Amino acid sequence: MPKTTFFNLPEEKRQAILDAALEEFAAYSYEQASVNRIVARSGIAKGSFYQYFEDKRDLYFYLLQQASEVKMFYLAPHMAQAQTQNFFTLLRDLYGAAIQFAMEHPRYAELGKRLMDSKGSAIYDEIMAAHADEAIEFFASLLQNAIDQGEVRADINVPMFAHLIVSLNTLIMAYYLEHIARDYDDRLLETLDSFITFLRHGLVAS
Amino acid sequence: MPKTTFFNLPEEKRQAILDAALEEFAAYSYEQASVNRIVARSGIAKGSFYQYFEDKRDLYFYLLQQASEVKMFYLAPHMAQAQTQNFFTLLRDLYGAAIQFAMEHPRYAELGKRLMDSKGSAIYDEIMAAHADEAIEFFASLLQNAIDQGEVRADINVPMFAHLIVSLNTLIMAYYLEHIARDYDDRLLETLDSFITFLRHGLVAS
DNA sequence: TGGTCATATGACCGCCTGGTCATATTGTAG
DNA sequence: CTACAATATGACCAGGCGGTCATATGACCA
Repeated sequence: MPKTTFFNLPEEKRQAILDAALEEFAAYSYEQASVNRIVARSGIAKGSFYQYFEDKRDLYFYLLQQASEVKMFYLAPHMAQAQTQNFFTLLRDLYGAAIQFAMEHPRYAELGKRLMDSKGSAIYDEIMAAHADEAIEFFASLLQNAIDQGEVRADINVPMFAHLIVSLNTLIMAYYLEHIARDYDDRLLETLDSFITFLRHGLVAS
Repeated sequence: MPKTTFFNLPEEKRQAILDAALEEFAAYSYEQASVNRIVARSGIAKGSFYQYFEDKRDLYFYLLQQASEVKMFYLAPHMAQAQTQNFFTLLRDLYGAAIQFAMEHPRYAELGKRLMDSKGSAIYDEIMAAHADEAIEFFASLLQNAIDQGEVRADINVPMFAHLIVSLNTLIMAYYLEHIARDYDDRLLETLDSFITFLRHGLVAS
């Protein structure tokens, strides 16, 4: 956690530092991100940085936590419907909310993507050890529920497909944002529907 | 390309260097891999390294090229069947061959994975600019072919699903190797079949 | 033996890293 | 105006990086 000195800072300065840091961690992995560049871009002295944060890690984790809070703000309303909604409809809404989040907070989204691309690094392992893949657990229970409701085939490997569904989220998000539209666009619903149709019925010609 | 001096080296020494380098680039991204560690591990002097290779990049590209040649050795027999095989069967064979490759050449597989996780880095962009996503082109034409044959629904976004099929390859590979079996195991065929069934018919209960 | 050429070596270079710390500046309360 | 605490600063540190180069070693031929 940042030191109290950081939270005593005038709003404007604090935001400037967070913006500079977010830009850095969105552009570089944790290891390659540079404290020197962050302080240069935010116009503070190197020494000041260490008056505000324990170390580079401290700032990084703070940003990650902020990003996850903002993302949860988008996801929570749909997650609350988990018991009542049809599985595939819920999935479409969750994927849609995640893309919405990424469009409205591109830096936070890049931060998360950068972390997901750091598999095998010490920092990734540490974070995953702490959070124990909560997302996968969530989707696994969702899947199990859908099987019990008769919405989903019972012969699937639940953990594997839970894993898949999580990864597909970031895949479809990245594809949509890079190849279809960067801002809000009515092709979003269309793309999501076509994707969910695939998850439902596969690719085979009927 | 490595310099001729490198190829004049006694087989044993050359392999020792390649092994050390492969281990390094399998464990660290290109940027974080260390020439110092490579020379230390292979027992040669720093100066010698630069008698053998132009620079770190030179060695890295050489390893990547070797890895891709070995991988093509596994894939080529199946790719040759592209015109005659059923789309889904072909896909299963290709995914299977890729997993076989990863099991028999884990270091090469890690090297490739590490590269795929470097999206956004200069080296990744450079490699992708040079190879223009050949894999995606291949699967796109495969998909189009399958549509023409009536094997696959005609209403899909071909580039998007080509993209998806490529990414799913690395996904299913990583999942199988990390969560199911690290060596050859009869669960491979079972896992592949269940996965291909999903690609065909989706998750919905019939 | 002496000469020539390929190869091997590690000290060294400039640069960047995350992090520290003595000092200077500022704000505030008495 | 003083005194004290909070904050701001950048020179500095040790260590790692990729890469260079003068020199040493070794192999081969005359």
